[in-house]
Amino acid sequence: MASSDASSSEPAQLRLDDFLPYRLSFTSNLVSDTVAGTYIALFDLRIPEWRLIAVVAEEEGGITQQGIGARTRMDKVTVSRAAIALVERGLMARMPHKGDKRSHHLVLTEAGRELYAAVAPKALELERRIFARFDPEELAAFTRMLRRIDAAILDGV
Amino acid sequence: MASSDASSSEPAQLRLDDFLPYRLSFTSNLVSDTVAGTYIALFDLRIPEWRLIAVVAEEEGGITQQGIGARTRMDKVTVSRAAIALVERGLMARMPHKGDKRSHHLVLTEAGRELYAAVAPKALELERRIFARFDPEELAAFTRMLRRIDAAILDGV
DNA sequence: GCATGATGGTAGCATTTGACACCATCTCCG
DNA sequence: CGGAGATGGTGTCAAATGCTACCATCATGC
Repeated sequence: MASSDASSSEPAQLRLDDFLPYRLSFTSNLVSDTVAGTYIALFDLRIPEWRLIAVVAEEEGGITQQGIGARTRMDKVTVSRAAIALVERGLMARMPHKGDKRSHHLVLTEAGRELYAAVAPKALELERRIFARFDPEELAAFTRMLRRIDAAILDGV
Repeated sequence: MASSDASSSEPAQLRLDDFLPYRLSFTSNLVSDTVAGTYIALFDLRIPEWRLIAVVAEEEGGITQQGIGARTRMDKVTVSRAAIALVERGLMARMPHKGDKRSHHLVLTEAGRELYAAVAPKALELERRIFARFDPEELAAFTRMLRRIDAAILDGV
């Protein structure tokens, strides 16, 4: 029962190295550091800012800060700060939100679109470089798994 | 060439939602938040402290702070702070490192071992709860993939 | 229309995290 | 031996992140 049988399917003993929350955080940090060190720094964007740019670029009709928060699960404060910074830099603009004066539609300015056009390919290229050694099948399965884990947690564990 | 052919194997267009560094960070944060909210808080441990406890518990002969940093890739400052906190709480002790007076072997005190014995099962149980809906095969593949990504990056991308 | 509570967004504060400089000790080499 | 540089660890400061309180506007009920 309390044997150290190595063939049992579940580890009865905690080993940090095999502890999934730890592994996940470990790898995520490794990847994030790699990403943060490259194109982000190059364009003087912090991660939240980069995410805003990407999300706003994808949403043709404009999107509110709350919408961004919902999509990315970033704190609304984080979103707010990133939005302010981007507007100040002239990369993003706030269009009046008809019907609600508290809110705005965020859209990229011309400069913002240019930046996005410059950064996006670099992001993709970096992604390809990091994951070059894996085949598409594996990566697809991996991504699917990530999404399922999200779902599991959001369902309420 | 620059067509928008949807059947190509690689996405030529960036979509944040499919961008792996983003997905990874997203899921990792979700899991971390879940973890941080439970047994960690219960025992008044922060994540780095919890990791130190686990690592030291696993290394029977004691381990130095630098060793911990190497294993977990935590910053040496983070390790230092966690170590100080744990020693102050009487959970960990520093044994002289024969041959190098700058360093110490970290070992758990009796209280530390007791805490570990109390926390570890809860950690495993939480892990099981989060990942209950997946079968062992999938999880093993997933973990393997995480390790291979680590290797890819540490190899120098 | 006008209190009352909810919501989008911001400001200020506390906490966490890492970068950098520093001290003590160790190692190496003349 | 005894400098010169490397390494283990800590103190200090700046940047990042999140919480709470708050302001403006909205929606609802009287």
